[in-house]
Amino acid sequence: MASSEGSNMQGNADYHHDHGTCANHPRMDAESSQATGEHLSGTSDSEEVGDHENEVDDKIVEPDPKRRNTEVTHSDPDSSHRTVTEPRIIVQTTSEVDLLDDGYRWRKYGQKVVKGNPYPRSYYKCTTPGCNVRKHVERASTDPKAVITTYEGKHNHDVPAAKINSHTIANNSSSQFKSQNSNIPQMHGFGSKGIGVNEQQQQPVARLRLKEEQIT
DNA sequence: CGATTTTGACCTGCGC
DNA sequence: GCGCAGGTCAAAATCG
Repeated sequence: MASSEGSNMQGNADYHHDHGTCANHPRMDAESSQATGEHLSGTSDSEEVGDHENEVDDKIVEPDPKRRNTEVTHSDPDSSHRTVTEPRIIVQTTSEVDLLDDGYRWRKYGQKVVKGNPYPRSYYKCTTPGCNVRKHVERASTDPKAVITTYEGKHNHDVPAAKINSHTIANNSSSQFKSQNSNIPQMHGFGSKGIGVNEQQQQPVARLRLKEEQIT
């Protein structure tokens, strides 16, 4: 276990250096720090495991805009219609399971192991006809309980509300999506020793501002 | 029987 | 130009 942890740290450090986008993404560093700091107190996890996959905190941040444009493989840079520019929503949750039931139906179409992270990344697609929303689910290398879900695209349909037997997690997530601008998680009392400083940095970042291209 | 998951292979982009 | 890493596809297997 120690060995893997050591590699994690290395991989994590390398990750930052490799990308070198710390300047552009302080939140990245903050998240890592938070995760690292969290593992020192393993008492909180028991609470989460106490019941179900209750996400204690979920924050939506915006990734770097200079990512590779998968859609614009060929011509058409962006002058025409940017319908191809799908909004990307990153939701970080703290959960034991990585299958966060957000109310939609997802079909897994791939899984890969990314560098710097011992946990595999899963790729999901929305199974609703006509809805080509994709979702990437990965876990933080430093914190197995930190699940990072990346949504690509927007659902052009309503929540199927398939199996709503679990809890309000579905409502919680969905509602969060709808009112995406005023649900700053005040996670105080969670870690008021040391790691608190990191969360303060995340405060201004927690404001979810996803640039939704109104694809009408 | 249909839908979903699993898993290896293939493709593409990027860095060296 | 080559190798690496990430992302997607598709066939087989599994489950309800």
